[in-house]
Amino acid sequence: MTDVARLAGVSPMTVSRAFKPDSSVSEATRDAILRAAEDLGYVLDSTASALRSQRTDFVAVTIPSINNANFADTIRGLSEGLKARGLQILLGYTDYDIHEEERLIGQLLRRRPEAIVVTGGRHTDRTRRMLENAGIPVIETWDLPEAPIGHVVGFSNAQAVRGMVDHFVGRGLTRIAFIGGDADRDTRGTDRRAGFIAAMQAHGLDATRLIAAGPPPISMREGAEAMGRLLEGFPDTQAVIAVSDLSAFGALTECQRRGIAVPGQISLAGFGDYEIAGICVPPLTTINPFPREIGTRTAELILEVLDGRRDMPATIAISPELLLRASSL
Amino acid sequence: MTDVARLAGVSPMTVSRAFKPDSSVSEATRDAILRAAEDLGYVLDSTASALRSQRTDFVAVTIPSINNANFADTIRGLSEGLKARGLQILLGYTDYDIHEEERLIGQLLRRRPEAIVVTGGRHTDRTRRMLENAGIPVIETWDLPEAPIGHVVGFSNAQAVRGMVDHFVGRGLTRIAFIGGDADRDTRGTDRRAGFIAAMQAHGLDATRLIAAGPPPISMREGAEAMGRLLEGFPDTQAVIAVSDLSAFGALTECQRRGIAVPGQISLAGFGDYEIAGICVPPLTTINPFPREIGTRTAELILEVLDGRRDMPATIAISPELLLRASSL
DNA sequence: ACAGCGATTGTTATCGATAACATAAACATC
DNA sequence: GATGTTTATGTTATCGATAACAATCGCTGT
Repeated sequence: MTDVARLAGVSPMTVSRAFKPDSSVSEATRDAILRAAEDLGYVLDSTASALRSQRTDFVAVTIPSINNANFADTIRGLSEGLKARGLQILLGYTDYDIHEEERLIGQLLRRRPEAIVVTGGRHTDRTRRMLENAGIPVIETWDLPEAPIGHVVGFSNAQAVRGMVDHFVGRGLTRIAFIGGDADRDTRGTDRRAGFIAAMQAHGLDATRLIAAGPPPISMREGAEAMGRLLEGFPDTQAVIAVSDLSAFGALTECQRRGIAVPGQISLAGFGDYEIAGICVPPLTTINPFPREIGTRTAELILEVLDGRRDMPATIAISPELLLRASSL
Repeated sequence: MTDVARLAGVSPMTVSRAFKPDSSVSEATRDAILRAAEDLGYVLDSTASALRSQRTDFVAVTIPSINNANFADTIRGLSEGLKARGLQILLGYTDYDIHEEERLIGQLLRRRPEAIVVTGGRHTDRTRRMLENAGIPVIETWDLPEAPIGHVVGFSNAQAVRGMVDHFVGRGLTRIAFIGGDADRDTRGTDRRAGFIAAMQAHGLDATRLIAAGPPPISMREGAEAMGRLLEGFPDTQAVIAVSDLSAFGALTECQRRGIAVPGQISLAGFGDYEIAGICVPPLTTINPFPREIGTRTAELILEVLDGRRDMPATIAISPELLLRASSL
């Protein structure tokens, strides 16, 4: 920066100002400085900048898996909303493991993010403590935790599945199975499964057709395998709800391989409104939890809180939408 | 850090050392320091650390889209390989736009990453200059650029598709179409399309069955629409190669909706070996470019170069594998 | 002509850690 | 027992920017 200053014939402070938009530098000086910087190949060092100004322009974000279109949509919404303010996302993934989450959040907090967004509402005690003491806005997403740490932008996974069960029961189906949600590492999965059981019991129906699909992430293949086991264990099943569209699609392919008509013999539904759910044959009934909106609402919330607004709602509830498609009609 | 030092009865320098693994601090002192830090809720400030030590422990990575299982796999391979050394990925996505890439890389370089990994080998002149002058290892991936900036870990998209064409021609098919690869923003897509055209011409075959699928990312839906247009424009088509498995699957669903047998009436193939290609009915012939391996090899390369090895190969070539499945048999 | 104001630029000290060097204690070697 | 070596810790200066304050300049209005 000193070199640039010398070349442009100004003080380093003026160079610093020239790199900040809407700071008071005359048009002519700024041009000269930016030209000098380009000539010298100078690149601002935001590490030093962050140290002095105590502003890193980072927002830390944790997601369970980077390879998941739902979470990717949330990241896109987030990143778009934050980009306007020059905030950069510092992304980490937890592999659906709250201990890995603890390690990761410890690492991320060292970078002094201005806010932190975590997926899910279940954490280790130490993680909770770290987040509470971080002194920055904390937003839990994709869930409605009972005891939020800071803000929440999410929905009840259990409740959403209840709506789905009601739909099937309303159509006269009673022998309904649930695929997945068995691994307690996947808290959203277990919530969905719990919602299924609660809803079935509320209707006085048997909620024992529970097929394990293994630890997350649950793939299409695992959905297919689970469907195979379901058909062997409970051949008279009328409807299947899977923990995600990916496993639901896997289940659908298993039906196709076995010559079982969907929805003729068995109705199918998933969760997440992934693209595949809308285009496969038949298209899958599913639930759209508006992943992108979770991201954009979270970004807006962060910007407001960073601007000092104290009256922001603690919880922003997203209302998932039940999408009825041919796989259950 | 001063507070922690006081509480533990040591100097700040010793506290600093206690937080670095394998630095010479006695077991007893380190325990006392870590306990004091935990009590005070102290979190190391890696911004200051980075400034003084000139080591940020960041590796910058750009990908076209965060919502793509292939690139996500590369990120996973990368991040796993780098984690062992305490290197954190600073991820950004370009939306398949080289001008957005320029902006993004400018931002990322301000953070002083220790290396930068970019997807693709086509950039703006200014991007090239920035990367050349960054003074850090530069790795271009998912491509084999003619004039690499630094290192390369990739493969020839055109060549890979040529293998696919040879396969179809070898089976006696001649009326072959290509879906996608029309938007020049998607350089890998255009390379695949170019490879298709070159291979068809090498066989003396007509390479005019080219169906546009629009700007990237090309969705399943766009694949389906393109298939619709293909069937209307060239009803006698025998085989279709799509720019990715996602569009290939979309095309497959369109065939299902129209009652066209795959592979009975039309053979289909995709690119990428996404999970769906292996499980849909029929499973899709595709090309596996080993996205994860691109990531792990890149990580190894970075570690070697950061360790000062000067004899690393400029280019690490990945050999994509042709996977023959029922959709083309 | 001169006080007063805003716009632009400069000066100094500082953010929080750690590299580099210095020192002290413990231990080994002959 | 004197000397060299290793291990553990302390001291000082510094990384590269910018916050906070100060100074200068041109202009306005009376």
